[in-house]
Amino acid sequence: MSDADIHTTLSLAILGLVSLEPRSGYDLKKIFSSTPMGHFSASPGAIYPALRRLEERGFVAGIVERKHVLRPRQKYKITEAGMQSLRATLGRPVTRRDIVWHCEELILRFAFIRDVLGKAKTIEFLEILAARIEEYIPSLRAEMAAQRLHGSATGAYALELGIEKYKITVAWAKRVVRALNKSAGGSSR
Amino acid sequence: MSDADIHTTLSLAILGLVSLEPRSGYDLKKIFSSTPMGHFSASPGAIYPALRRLEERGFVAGIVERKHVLRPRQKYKITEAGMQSLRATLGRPVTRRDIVWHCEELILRFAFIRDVLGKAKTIEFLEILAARIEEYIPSLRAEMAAQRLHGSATGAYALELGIEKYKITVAWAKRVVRALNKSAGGSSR
DNA sequence: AATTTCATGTAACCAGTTACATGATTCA
DNA sequence: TGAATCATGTAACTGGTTACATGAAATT
Repeated sequence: MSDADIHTTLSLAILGLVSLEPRSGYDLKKIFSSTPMGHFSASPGAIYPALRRLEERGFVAGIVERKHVLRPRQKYKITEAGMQSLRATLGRPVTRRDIVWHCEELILRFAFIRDVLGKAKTIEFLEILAARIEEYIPSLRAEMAAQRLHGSATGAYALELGIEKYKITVAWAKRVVRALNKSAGGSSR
Repeated sequence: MSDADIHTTLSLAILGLVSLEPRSGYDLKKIFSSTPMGHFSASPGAIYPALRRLEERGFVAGIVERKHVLRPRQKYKITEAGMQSLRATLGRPVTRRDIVWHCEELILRFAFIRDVLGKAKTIEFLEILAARIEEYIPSLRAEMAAQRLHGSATGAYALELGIEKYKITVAWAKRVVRALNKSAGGSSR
């Protein structure tokens, strides 16, 4: 249950990708370096240690190819414990804190939620996301109206862009909900 | 000149805020904890060390209030070297790399650019920003068309949101350019 | 055989997080 | 005078960055 917040953005991305199909460190590297999946570093110094940590926690397991060789290649697959942790993380309620400070991570969660938790949970996620943003927007408008811009001449414009991004996110979420409702099939698991 | 890329997002935010008016660590903490200025941590463990580093580099200088006391309070003001570094950072050309991976930082740069570099440079910044994004969007569409979504069922939707956010950023940039052109005044320095 | 690309790793460094500690000030 | 709040700090930990090193496979 507190499995939910033990992942960094990178480890969540790795776990999600590995849950879809087994991948090697290099596979992940390629995905991260070829846009636009994540704003992650494709540096081996991040990916391999992260894989190692996931393995130590029992969330992924390496399938060694070509044994008895100095440097074996591995594809990692997700374990049942890893799936549990992923489900817990993706299913965590969307909070205001997420909306304000972890918007990127919310989209990352969305990218995997359908495959891991199924259609109904995906729709629920998007509906709550939209609702939370709609609750939050008025406080941003108030901020702008109050001119609490800390002395920046163009702060209001920056804030305006932020608000607009939230607004299109709401519209997008509602549109995706409609599309999912029309589409066939429940959980893909 | 390689003053330009020595700042983390946090140190850039601090330097920018301090350039507008002298502030204490606690002032910054309040700004970061009261949304929406940045997705920064308001933790003292980040702010005070960052201020210390900026001071060591000679970019800010502390004005000690109430001397001869065990724990003096300080407001930091920006130095000439700090202004130079800020100008270099804000004036750095907008690259594709910035567009793809450091969008948040671009908005942060925008928030301070008018006050530091003046109206003409602000307009230039926004025009280049818009142009770079417009160059980039087609490759995202291609990515979507090519279905290189790494096996995620809803990856295309996530990508779609990304594209829409870029599109409204372009529209916003163009609108702000028009507004700035109408408004009076050049550099505010 | 040599070069390029695929593929995995490590070590030093650095900045942010969390949690804790403590000094000043204000106000009931 | 005691409590709350303002304000500054530190120490241990963690994870990402950069730069480097090297092993295997494919290509020429």
